[in-house]
Amino acid sequence: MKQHNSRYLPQSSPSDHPSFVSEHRSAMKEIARGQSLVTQLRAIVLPVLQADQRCELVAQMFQDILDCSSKAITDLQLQHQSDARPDDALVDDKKRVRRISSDHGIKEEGANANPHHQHKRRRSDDLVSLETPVPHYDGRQWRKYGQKHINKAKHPRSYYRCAYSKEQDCKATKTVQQQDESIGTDNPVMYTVVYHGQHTCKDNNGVDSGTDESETSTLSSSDSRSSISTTCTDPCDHQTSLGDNKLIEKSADLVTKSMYEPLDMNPFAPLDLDSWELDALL
DNA sequence: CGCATTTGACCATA
DNA sequence: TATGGTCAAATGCG
Repeated sequence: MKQHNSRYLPQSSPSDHPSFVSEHRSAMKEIARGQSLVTQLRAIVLPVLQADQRCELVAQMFQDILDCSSKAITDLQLQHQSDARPDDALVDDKKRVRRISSDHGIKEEGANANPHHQHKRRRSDDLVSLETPVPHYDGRQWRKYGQKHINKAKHPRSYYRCAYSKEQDCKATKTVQQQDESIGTDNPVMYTVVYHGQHTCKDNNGVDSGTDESETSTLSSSDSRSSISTTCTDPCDHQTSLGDNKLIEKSADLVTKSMYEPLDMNPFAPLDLDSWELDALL
């Protein structure tokens, strides 16, 4: 789980070969690129298939493909990690201790725990990043829990966690950030989406990919309405004034909502997202 | 009124 | 110390 950056590579390790490391990196990069392409392809194909009874199957297959590549990346990372870090404890001892103790801090029933939980910076393990014009069309339901302006980035980064994080203790999170370029009006706005952790939940749209831990159960009927709205607040551009921002986000909300509902809520519902999708992708 | 989102503050990490 | 990730009160919407 814990993984370390290449800076922790031991000086004399055989894996220290620059070519070895860069091959690893480029392999992961290629897989991530494949994921991005599959995601985009899914955004095109699923809407077209919405009336087809195989839609669900196709969605499942897309998800399986994405899961495969996620697993491949994880394996590569683990391999890289074990190569690069024969003795973790020697390298990162103090930080490790602190990290572990703080990990206990949150889990332990808050008896005397600090009222403020730890906010640790995420490590680079167990993450998958991809670039896509459709950052939210991933078949999952997310809930936004934060937004932050990132240093040297034009656009804020939005933080999402699985909509079932509470009910099912799903640890999956993702961040979405619009890429800087935004040059012309004709080329699609691209987003960098970074997924952290694996879904352990079962979402209720039938397209589950999570490593089901058999602890699913009891979907609280409290969200029978459209509450777990998908994460559509793309912070479009300039956050000049608050009012402006909200207007923009609301309009984005409309667009994206009509776009996600078919997959998230009802795969077979009529939809009108083709134009938007194609606009975004072409 | 209940819910999701927004947003500033807090805190861990590099 | 700067930066990034998370929390939780405030806000607004349905």
